[in-house]
Amino acid sequence: MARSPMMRDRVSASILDAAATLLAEEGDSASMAQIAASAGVGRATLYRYFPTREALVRGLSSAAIDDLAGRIDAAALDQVPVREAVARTVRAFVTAGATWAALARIGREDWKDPVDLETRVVTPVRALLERGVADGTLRRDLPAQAVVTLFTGMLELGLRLVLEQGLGVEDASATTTALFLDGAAAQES
Amino acid sequence: MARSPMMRDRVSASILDAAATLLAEEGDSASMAQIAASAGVGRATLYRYFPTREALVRGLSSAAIDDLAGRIDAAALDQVPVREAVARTVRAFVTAGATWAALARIGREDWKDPVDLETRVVTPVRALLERGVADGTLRRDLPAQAVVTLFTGMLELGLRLVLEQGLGVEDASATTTALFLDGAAAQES
Amino acid sequence: MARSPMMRDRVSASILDAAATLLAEEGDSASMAQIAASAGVGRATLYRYFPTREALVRGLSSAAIDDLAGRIDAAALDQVPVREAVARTVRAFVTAGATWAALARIGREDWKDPVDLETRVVTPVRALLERGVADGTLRRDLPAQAVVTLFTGMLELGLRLVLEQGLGVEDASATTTALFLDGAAAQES
Amino acid sequence: MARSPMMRDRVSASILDAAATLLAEEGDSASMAQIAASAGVGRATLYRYFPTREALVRGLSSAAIDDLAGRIDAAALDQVPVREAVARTVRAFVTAGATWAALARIGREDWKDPVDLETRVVTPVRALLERGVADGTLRRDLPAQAVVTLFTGMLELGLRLVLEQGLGVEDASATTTALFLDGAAAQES
DNA sequence: CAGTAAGCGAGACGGTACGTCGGGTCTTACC
DNA sequence: GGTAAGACCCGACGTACCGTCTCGCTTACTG
Repeated sequence: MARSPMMRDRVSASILDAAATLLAEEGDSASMAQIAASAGVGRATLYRYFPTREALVRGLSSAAIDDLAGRIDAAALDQVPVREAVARTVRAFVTAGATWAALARIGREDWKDPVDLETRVVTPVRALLERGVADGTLRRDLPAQAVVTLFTGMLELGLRLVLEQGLGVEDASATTTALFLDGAAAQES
Repeated sequence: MARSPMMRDRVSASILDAAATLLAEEGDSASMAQIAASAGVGRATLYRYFPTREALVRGLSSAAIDDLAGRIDAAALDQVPVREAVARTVRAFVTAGATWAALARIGREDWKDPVDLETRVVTPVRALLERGVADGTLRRDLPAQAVVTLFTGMLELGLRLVLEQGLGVEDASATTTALFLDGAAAQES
Repeated sequence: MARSPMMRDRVSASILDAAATLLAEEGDSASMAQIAASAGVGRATLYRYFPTREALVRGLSSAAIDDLAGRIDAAALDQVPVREAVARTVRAFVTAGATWAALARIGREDWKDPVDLETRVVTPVRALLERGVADGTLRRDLPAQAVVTLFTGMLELGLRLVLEQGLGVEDASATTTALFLDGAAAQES
Repeated sequence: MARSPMMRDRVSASILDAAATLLAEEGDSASMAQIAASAGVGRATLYRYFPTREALVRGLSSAAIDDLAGRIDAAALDQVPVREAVARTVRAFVTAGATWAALARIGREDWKDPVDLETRVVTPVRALLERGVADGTLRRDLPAQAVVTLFTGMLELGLRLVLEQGLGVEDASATTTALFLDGAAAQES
């Protein structure tokens, strides 16, 4: 059936859109019925695409991770100096995150698809940080895994600057990048 | 009734304990009935103390903030050099946070009592950072509000190092402090 | 709890009443929600009393059989001549049945609680017919079990005369009794 | 298309067969999908032939009534004595009914096509009973309409003897006929 | 020391969301 | 042009949880 794949994607997309909007607005209290209605689709159809509320959130998360992974790929992190690559990473996350604000309103563990996120986002970031350590751009006296965690966490903080404080994407990214790279302490020239 | 106040506190405490444990274990899916049972208390009594699930979470949050505020007071932030005060703040939060892991599993906006947290925790932190800027310890080229947000966010990240990666409290605090103050970039000689 | 048993009965009765009315009116298409609403009770409460639609119908059936068994007991079938006892049985069934018209609109096998109906209604009827055969009032050339089945079936037919044809209870009973006892053929002088 | 009419009948027949079997086995809980599958036909096709579940049941009923009407016609009721004609009617119904056991498991009002049944079955029966009254074979002291209802009802009871008690068709018919004509009371010679 | 008022457990209740399922309508591809 | 496949909407079903309520009991203060 030719229409199947296309239609499936269209419907799926409109459901994800509606879900993203509603969940961002009303948080976890948005009901499946509301989401279905807001997607212009029957409740049964919603369940056909995402058999569970949790599956829907995972779908949202998958889309977000796809989006983010695309931006990170496009950033060509391994072809620019480490400091620039870090800046691009922050900018990519903050920009993407603004699109998927819904996920910021939902519990942490729920949506982090452990596989996708790890392989498609964390891995390049880890590689970037390792390259930085290797070429002497980044300090080597901090535990690597902890730095990865802190950096990915700071990506969310940069997003929070935009969502909760109304900072511009560029300002938020720049500040976050600056803090991560050089810290808050005044440089003792 | 003389026993009232004491009893109220005892019961309230055991409810909060049970809630903290259960919510930390099972997240948002723990039901009020489970919490009541696990506190050795009738469901009705639970509702007498916390008329709403949200009120219960707020109670948890209040206790956590009390705890944290106590530690911050005890840290005498304004009587030690800024760098040391920052380290103490991180350590205080990470230490306290481990006790209140439950709150880390629940959505952001739910539990942040906007008043208490702001006045008792954020204010001293803001003061500390302002002092740092004023005395030249901290850089002045970053937007103050954003730095406050990033720093408080990094406190949570430090906690995450402990909860999710099994890092020790001291290591997590040290790494977080180092990253916040001096950044990840290698110092240029 | 003193109120429990009484209240349970009151609520249960009002649910059964509402169910009887609605099912008699609209047949199987009446929804559980409608029944609950019409009983002045929440849907959840309805399910607390009758965990399944089928259980509700069984409850209806139980009440109907109780009712009918009471009337049959009151008829003292074994203390009057067989012909009179047959007449009383028919009258009892037709009278009771009019109260439980709902069950006439629902599938046969669903509601016939095989135990209660058999022991409390069919047994006395069988005894009555056997007595009739023994004392020479009833013919002995027909298979006993078949006669029991035909008689109990004719009870339903007598009820049908009332429900579907608007015959009076007395007329319907008399005609049914007459047909069962003496048949439709003219007595040969 | 020349093959249409034939095909329509073939498909229609296989659907009716499947429906009769399934409904007889599982009662009202058989789903349209099951019936379609069991007829080796797509669900959509089933709906093309019988746009509604109710229409399908009516179709079943129509076929049953056709069958029954054929047998009644063949019985030449008006050309034999009344008692014999009654016996033939009972035998016709019981024989036909065994083929359409499905309908015995479904609610009364659903399948009785008011037109067909009335004109093709009840009318001859009524005529037969009226003839009996007119020629003195049947008693005249019972309300005619009620006797018709009771007699048609007893036809179903005779069928029930076969379906539920395993009686042979001949025995069941004979007993039912005997009971209807001469009653259960011993003849007072 | 007996009476009493408060807090407690137990649990029924109305309401609402969830996930499942069947009915009936429709479109698309195949033959 | 009719058939099979199957997506879609609608609404009922049965389950679970929330927050409210009313009981009857215990318990610790009070006259």
